[in-house]
Amino acid sequence: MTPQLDYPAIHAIFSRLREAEAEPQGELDHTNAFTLLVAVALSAQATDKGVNRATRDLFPIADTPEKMLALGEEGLIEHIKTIGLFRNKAKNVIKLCQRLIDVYGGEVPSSRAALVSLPGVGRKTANVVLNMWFRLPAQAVDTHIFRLGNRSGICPGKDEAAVERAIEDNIPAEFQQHAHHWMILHGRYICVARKPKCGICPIRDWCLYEEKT
DNA sequence: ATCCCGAGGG
DNA sequence: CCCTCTGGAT
Repeated sequence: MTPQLDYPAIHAIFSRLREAEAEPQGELDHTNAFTLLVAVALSAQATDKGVNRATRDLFPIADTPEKMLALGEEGLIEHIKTIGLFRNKAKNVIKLCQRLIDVYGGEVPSSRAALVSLPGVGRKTANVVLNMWFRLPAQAVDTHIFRLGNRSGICPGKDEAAVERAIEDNIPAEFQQHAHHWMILHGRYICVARKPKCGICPIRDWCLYEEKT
């Protein structure tokens, strides 16, 4: 497995990423905690662009659990059927809304345990909401961060849990809050899955990935 | 380990 | 055609 990069390399990498984008934002459209939670749940194995296209017409008429329930599973499917895994997602979102109302007073809970108890919400989705909305030090490991972390040596690990630990243990405190989006954006646009764009990569000097050409 | 599952890119 | 996309439940 790729070795863990040392402190100077990690510091240099995130300094460079911060230089390019001081305040990295998520790219999932949302208007409140509820629509953020739903958008993240819908984004599983789907592009944010595809999720935004579907939620553009959905969220204006269903930005609360009550309104989403009124839409119903079939009504929801009409909005999200262009997104992969839409049947499971529709079923989960409806059940999630009912549980938010029954157990959490219609509000999105701010603890990981409560979030993970919601249908269709796993550790990754919970960590995104904790990080983006509640500004807590939670590190979500998605496909991009897993790939980038292991290729580069920023946060290598055999599974998501190991990568999450590598982030917490090796990324300096000053970068922890924004590390998630810096790595997402870099993985999405530069260190892409198929053919990483090493030629224009701003952190190439410290990366351990050997381009096989 | 397997299933879910459409859109977009190469 | 094949692979990938901010995964989760069984």
